[in-house]
Amino acid sequence: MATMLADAARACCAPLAEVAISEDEAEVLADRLKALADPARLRLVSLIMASPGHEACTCDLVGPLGLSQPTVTHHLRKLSDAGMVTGERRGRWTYYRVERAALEAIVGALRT
Amino acid sequence: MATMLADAARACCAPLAEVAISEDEAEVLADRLKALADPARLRLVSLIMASPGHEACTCDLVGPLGLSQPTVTHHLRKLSDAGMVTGERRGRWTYYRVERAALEAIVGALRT
DNA sequence: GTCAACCATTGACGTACATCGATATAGTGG
DNA sequence: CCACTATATCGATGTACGTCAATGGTTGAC
Repeated sequence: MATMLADAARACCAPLAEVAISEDEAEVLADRLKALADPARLRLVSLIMASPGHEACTCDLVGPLGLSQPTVTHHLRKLSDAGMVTGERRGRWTYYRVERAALEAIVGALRT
Repeated sequence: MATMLADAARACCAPLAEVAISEDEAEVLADRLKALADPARLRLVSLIMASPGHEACTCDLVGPLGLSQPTVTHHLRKLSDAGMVTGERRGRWTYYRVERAALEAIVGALRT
């Protein structure tokens, strides 16, 4: 599990602008971008980061997003699979945090 | 006023980390990220930027990408619609360039 | 004018995805 | 043990997307 998080946070690719990236690098970077390339998931990431303590449970996100709870859980799982957020169960609630290192890895690859 | 519109076209959104972005902002940013969130299109952007003069025609890209010419044209059109590249017809060839400002706008929104 | 090269469009096909309602699982408090 | 809440999973459905073969349009050379 810790290795998965480390992988997600690690910079995947050489900066696009410097040299043509490989097929494998493009595959990895595209998967991460796909996780972010959805309005609901962008708002989730933004809502979580703007929440007190930079974390939020699913119940805090369903209302502001205006989507059903299963759909919100679905999107949180997509983000989690891509390493963009991490969820931690505390009692009845699952609190999610944004993996800033993963965001920075994307920024690093796109930076010109 | 024109300045505001130009700015809006380049930097679409407030940084995700600072405040929860609106539905509209998420929509715009997601569209741009979707344009990049594909291995073929990431490689296209990278190949174009790494080409001499930072530009390339379709014929230069079909081979390295390993996809059919219609598929490459399709991806270039997606990137063009999203404002990530611009194509200019010169004789028989269409030369594409990467809009670095558009890339930077994405980086600015994701930057933490 | 004819021909070849380059690029774009169309149609078709299979796959992936966003969304929801219904349902299942897990934890809390009585 | 039971009711209640929070979260996750499942099944279904409509839509969007990536890809190619075939075709059409435009340009430059002969």
